[in-house]
Amino acid sequence: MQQDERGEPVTIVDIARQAGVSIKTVSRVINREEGVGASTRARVQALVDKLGYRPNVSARSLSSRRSYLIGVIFMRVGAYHYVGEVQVGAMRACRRAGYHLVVEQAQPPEAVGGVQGFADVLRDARFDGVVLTPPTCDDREVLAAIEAAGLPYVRIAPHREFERSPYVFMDDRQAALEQTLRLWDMGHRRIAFIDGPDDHGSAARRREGYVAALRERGVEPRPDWIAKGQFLSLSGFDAAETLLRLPEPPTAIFAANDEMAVGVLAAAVKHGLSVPRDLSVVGFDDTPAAEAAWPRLTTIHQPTAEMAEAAVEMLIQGFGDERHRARVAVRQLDYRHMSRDSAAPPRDVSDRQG
Amino acid sequence: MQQDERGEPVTIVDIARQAGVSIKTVSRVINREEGVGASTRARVQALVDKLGYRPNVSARSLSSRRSYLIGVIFMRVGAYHYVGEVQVGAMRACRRAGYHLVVEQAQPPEAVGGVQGFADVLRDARFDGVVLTPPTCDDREVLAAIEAAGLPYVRIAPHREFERSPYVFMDDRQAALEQTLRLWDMGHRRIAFIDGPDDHGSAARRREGYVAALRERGVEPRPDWIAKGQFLSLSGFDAAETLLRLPEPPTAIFAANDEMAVGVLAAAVKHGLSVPRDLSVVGFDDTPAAEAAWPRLTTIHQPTAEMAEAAVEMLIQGFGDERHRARVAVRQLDYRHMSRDSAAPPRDVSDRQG
DNA sequence: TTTCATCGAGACAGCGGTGTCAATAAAATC
DNA sequence: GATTTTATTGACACCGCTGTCTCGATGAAA
Repeated sequence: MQQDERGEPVTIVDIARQAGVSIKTVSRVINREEGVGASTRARVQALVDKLGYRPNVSARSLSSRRSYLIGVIFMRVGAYHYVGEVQVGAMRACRRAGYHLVVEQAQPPEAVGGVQGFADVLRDARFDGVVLTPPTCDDREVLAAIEAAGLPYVRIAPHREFERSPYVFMDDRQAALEQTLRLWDMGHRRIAFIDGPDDHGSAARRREGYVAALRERGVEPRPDWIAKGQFLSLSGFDAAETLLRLPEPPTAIFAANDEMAVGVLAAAVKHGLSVPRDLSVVGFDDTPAAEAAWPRLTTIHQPTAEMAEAAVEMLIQGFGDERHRARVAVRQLDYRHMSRDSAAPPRDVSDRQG
Repeated sequence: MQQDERGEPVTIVDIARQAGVSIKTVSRVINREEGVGASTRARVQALVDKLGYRPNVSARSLSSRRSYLIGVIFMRVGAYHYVGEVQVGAMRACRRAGYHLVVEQAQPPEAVGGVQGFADVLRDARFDGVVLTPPTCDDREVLAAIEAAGLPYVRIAPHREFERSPYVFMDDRQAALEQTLRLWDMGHRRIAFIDGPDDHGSAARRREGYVAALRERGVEPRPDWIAKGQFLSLSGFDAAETLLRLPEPPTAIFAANDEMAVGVLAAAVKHGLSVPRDLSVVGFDDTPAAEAAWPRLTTIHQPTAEMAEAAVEMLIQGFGDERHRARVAVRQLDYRHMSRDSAAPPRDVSDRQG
């Protein structure tokens, strides 16, 4: 299909010759440019379809200076689920527009080049744009390298310098606020929070939501009910241990991500607590771990793939480009509360009710 | 650095002019071809370094017909950790050789084109080669599409048709055999196995290892001690439930992957069994979940990143290409037993010992 | 009827490299 | 010293497409 009788791939010249037009006209047709008569266009298009012609990307990028490549940059690939979702979404948008998705790691530990090596990679690859995810999207060196390379970029859920580039986000604070309120309204009064690492802006915003919710109910959040975590299961376990050993232990624990919530579940097991009867646990993100945990985790669904998809769309539509930066483009997506099995009214309340 | 005084990127012409040589000579130097005098080479190289010249990938691929792009193909991105590790390894090899890694999804559900659409994508992208992981690497349609596009490819842990392409693998069967033997030698005599899905060859090979180990100890494996699983946590949970309800329940459960092993852990909790005191649980793969589980999972480390790295290396070195296919290239990597906290001698034995 | 836009389409020069082959100089051989 | 090799280097034609500019034809306006 994609080859002529001599086994050579079909080129624009073949189409032009067979259609009896110039290559420029073929170029106009395949790029949906105007200035071609309807009948000519139809004839060329038919030939394109028949011969299965696909323009050569290298040739096209050489002359048009576009690579049809979008990059996703990661620092450490630790949060596999997140990274995977980002890629799925980004790929979706790429494919729709005939782009391809290249994954790149900023400063892999073994790279001698460090940031310089990364800058080289950026220039080599000739991306039409890159999408950045937390925490990379707030890394000064990475941003500097990307800007030095003159690459348009869109960030996902950035944490600061919001005017620096277009970005996509969801309202973590509001989501956390509502989640906390839900626990409160179930009857919980001793609600603890497990925080995330400092370089993740979303963790901070989720904590703000937690704090705001308590204040909204007229309670000042107690510092010893906010435990530090690292977004890792084990850190959730440790944090929960600390919380559960408190003289007045919480009846509900809100972990800033699902992974830590799973750790809390494990700690509950160790302490002989039944979830949600003795302890309510809620997470954030709605990763597969949430669905797979036992009991299934009540959490908040973060539209990760959709955010990445939106980011790539913005890139392809030309936001992310400097000429648009006067007023930075922003897109907000919605979260969803996932009520599953790990949260319920506290025992004393349910006893009273039962 | 990478731009001249007019803001234009440095090209091979700039280097040639300033070095007082022809562009071909510069080309030879940057490609490390022979046939350039030492002094000329040094002079050109110095200029390349000074001006920060990087060859234009598009131009280069247009004339050399190489894209410097390696593709990784996934069908469904479900096993995020696996996919992530593959990418990390593949990226490492790519970067060393100046290649870039493109991720592509075969037949995303929403694509109308289906396989045809995927074939188009393959031809568009002009990969120099692709690496395939399970279960995609055994998918007939995907393989056909890739071969139709004339792309070299290397498979990771393929399941059948071993002569069809070069591949990288580890000895799942032997690893599982040893793991089972370890349980046996701890004193376990009632060892159950949770199988994986049928389209995953590694699952079958792990089961074979389990069976072979028992036979090696003179025992015929009992069919009701081999439960079906789907490589998902929940399926491990369900399988464990079945196993634990058996009139003669196992004292050790060997799950064909970590995720299911975590499900087993959850089931143990539900049944009031303490791991490893009442039940030993071992997994396979050594994913982060294994380290994060409570208790930490005894498992087998699969060198996923290294396998991907090796696959890309083979691709870049020109294996995977048809002209090498007379005798297919193969590389085997080693596994590692990770003894952690979820396996111990069975209670009756330890009682006797204690 | 003449003058201009306007539209459709083609000619042609790049884009920045690589591959082929010829040319020249230096070294080796007889 | 003449001739053959061998090591360096360059000239130049592509690779397949896009961008710019030109040109002829057609229909409307003058």
